Amino acid sequence: MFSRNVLMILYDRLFTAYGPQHWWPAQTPFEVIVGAVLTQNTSWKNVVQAIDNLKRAGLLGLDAIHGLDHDTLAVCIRPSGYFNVKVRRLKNLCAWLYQEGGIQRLERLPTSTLRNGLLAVNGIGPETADDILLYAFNRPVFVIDTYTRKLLVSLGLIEGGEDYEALRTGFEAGLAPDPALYNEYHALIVRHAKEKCRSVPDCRHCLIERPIY
DNA sequence: ACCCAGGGTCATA
DNA sequence: TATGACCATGGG
Repeated sequence: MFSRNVLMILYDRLFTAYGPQHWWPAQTPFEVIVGAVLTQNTSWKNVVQAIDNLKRAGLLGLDAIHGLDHDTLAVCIRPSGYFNVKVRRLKNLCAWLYQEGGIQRLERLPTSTLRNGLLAVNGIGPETADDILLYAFNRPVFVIDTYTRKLLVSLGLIEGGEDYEALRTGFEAGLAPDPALYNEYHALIVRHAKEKCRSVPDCRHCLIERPIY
């Protein structure tokens, strides 16, 4: 799908422009998992508030959330939006984690098994699952989001209609299966998306989006 | 007042 | 399979 060096050329442009992004901003794998759900179609700013509420209430843990009533959890995560939906999704996910024996136990499973398990949880789609696999479980899974699509379209590397799996496997086929690389790459794409184009010489945005060939 | 944000599900055709 | 409605807060 992508010719051999294009993906590394793009990565080098991004890294040169922006440097390391230090993702995922969380202290524990469980915090990554909660953040991955809360940030669905929601700015990270809002998620920070919600996570902070959970921390200050002493509720940022698997057992705590698993046993919590809907309304108490909803009050905590309200700043992240869609709170009724996200309460259900968080509890679905925690119920699954609990049933599987916790994060430590899941660490032993092969990546494809883990991914199928996550996708079977109602409320966990491909992007959220892959966020969790990469940033909580450190698996070599490339995360695709709308920013990734838009960047590839603007570079003329894809048409835009490709489905999620096609793009993910495209990246994974063109890059070494290196979690640290995927971690930084996706973070850089998000970082780049937030960059305003100034349309002047040396604009970082324009330097990155100039044609590769 | 309008648009978007580190998506996903469900009902309908 | 492919659209559209829906979820909801906070910042530009």
